[in-house]
Amino acid sequence: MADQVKEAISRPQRRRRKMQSITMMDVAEHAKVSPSTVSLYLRRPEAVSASAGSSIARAIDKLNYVPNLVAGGLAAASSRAVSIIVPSVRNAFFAETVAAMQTALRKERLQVILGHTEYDEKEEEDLVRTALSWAPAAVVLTGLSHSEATRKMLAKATVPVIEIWELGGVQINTAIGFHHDQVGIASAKHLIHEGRRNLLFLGARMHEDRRARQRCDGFVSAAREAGVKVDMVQHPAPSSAEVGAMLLAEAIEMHPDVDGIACSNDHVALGVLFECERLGIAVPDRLAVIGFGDLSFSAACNPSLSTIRPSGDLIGREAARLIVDHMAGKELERDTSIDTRFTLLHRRSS
Amino acid sequence: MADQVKEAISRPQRRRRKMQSITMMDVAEHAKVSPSTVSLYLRRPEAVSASAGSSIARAIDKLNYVPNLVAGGLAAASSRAVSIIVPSVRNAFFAETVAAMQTALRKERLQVILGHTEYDEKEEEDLVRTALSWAPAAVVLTGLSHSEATRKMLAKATVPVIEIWELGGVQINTAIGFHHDQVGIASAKHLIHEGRRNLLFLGARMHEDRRARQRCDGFVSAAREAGVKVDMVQHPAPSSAEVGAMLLAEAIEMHPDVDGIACSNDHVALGVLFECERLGIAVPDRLAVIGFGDLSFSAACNPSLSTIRPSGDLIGREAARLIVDHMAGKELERDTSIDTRFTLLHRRSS
DNA sequence: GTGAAAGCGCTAACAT
DNA sequence: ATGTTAGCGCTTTCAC
Repeated sequence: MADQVKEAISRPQRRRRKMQSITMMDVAEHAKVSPSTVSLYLRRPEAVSASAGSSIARAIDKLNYVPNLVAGGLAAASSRAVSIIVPSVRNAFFAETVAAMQTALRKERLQVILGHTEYDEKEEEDLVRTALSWAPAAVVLTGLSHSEATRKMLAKATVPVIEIWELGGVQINTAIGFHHDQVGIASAKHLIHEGRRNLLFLGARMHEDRRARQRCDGFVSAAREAGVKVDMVQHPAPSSAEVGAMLLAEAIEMHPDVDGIACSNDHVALGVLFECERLGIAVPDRLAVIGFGDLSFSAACNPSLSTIRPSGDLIGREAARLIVDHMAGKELERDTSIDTRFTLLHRRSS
Repeated sequence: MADQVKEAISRPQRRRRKMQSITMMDVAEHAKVSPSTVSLYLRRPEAVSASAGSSIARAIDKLNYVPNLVAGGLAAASSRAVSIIVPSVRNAFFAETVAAMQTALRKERLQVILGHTEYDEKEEEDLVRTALSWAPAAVVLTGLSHSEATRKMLAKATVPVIEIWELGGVQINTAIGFHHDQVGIASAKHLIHEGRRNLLFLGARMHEDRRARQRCDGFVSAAREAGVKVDMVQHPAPSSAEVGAMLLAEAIEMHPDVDGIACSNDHVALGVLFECERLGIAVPDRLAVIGFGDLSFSAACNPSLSTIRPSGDLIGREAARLIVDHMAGKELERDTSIDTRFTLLHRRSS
């Protein structure tokens, strides 16, 4: 009895608390169908009759209806957001992938939520935690090395996880990228093939950048295997042409007879080219140089920079494809990996 | 009567449809308080008694509770997401700002939702539409020029809007950035001060990049005002060292007597430096060069590149600050703008 | 300071 | 093909 009274009183009060926004109900009313039909139309237009469809379309247009994805996400227990976690978009490699992925996901009306680890596993862990609280359609991580806690969280959540930019380790489920040690091997083989017998790897920030380290390791072991002299010089600062210049100076001092250099990436290689010019070291005659990344300036350098081009955008597109497929119902096969390869660009510097 | 029966039947069926996840209710039960107290604790810990607070904290810890931000966003009609829309993170300038903003917002547990316009107003419009359907805490747009529809949507939504990387036009509300024409003016004055009397502006993609055009316009008008010869050469492709090299070749052909060049950015300037080297043009003796951006390689070039450094990270940090302040209740003053300035770096190339 | 209750706008069973 | 219904997990009045 008391309940009935309460209901009678409270029901008509149903005031909208926030700003008057147009909801699916308004569209339904306008189109003279039920809200669920509108919902269905929005998600699978082909499942609705042509007449209902067109009147819904008209109502949406007229009312300028914008669906509330937050509400949708809550109801469906999964939002149309994909969380992408990279070391930093300041890094051109990851910027490329993020951009490609955003463009591809956008077409499926999926949003990109971005996070930066700054090469910190603990930070990554926090980012994953927050990411999960958005009930994302997928989580994309960079690399294969994560904290135990991160793995646990991801395992407990039932969200698909894709790891990018690294292959060859223990993966959570799906990985898209390439083998960085193979990059190093390819560089070494290339230099050796060009007749170089005194090799050096110049690396920046290798204590944090695991993938740079893998390239270095591949390089060194391939050189050793070929019975060629090889060493490595590194600097803890992030990659930059300045670090490259410093490293070259140091390298020449320590190894005056070096005749082939591979760099952890093209930023470093660019610095090497500049410093060679300053020191009067002829490239490639006395010293061959190869980088990694094929950055915007690499082809235009003087001499043009030999380098290895990873396919950052392909990684992004493939990741997007997998996510879209998964949302369409296709299961991700367990433990698959997609090798996006890389290309060695033989230019003037080697 | 019938209703009562129905209720009696349906109530106990309350099955969880999706994966068993720990909710605020579980935490409440565990801590022996009501859900609303948990909610309050999460948002304003100081408003909850110490004893309740600590037992809630313990429960959260024990259960490993992760709040569902989607549900929170729906209930509060505003999510802890900030939509950032830039031309592309492939562009180092915007990558810098996005990274800085993400880092700053992260500390306040705000998420970044990223969108790329690729310099397309129509695309921006779509991105804003989708962005709004997330009920974001704020929307950040690049530049001051947007479609009418974009403006209308943004006006209707009550979300705070911040425009970045451009000052000096009609703004929606708050703008953070600097005056690009002043960059052009500063470059021209600098070259003139260095004794140059035959100036040229080399620009890439200026039909799409409004801000590059503003820099160009400022440059040209400042030179004219000073009574100095000036012209402009452009190429529709996106900025790159290759385009820079091409533009320089073209420039020298059309204006053999040019002695001072400003470039739409450092990518182009780098190409100019390389091409000068190839053509045997002495920099800065015969030709002074200044760029824009102070990119990673600019200081290490040979000769080091004079350039103008915008503060992309400051723009990001300021935007984040405003958003955080706004969420704390501080109103955004209407029509304010924050000038983050720029710095001219006089190096060896001029 | 704490709790009860009423939604936020949508999706997804299920029934028709 | 369409409608009915019951939540999704949280925030937010409003009483106490």
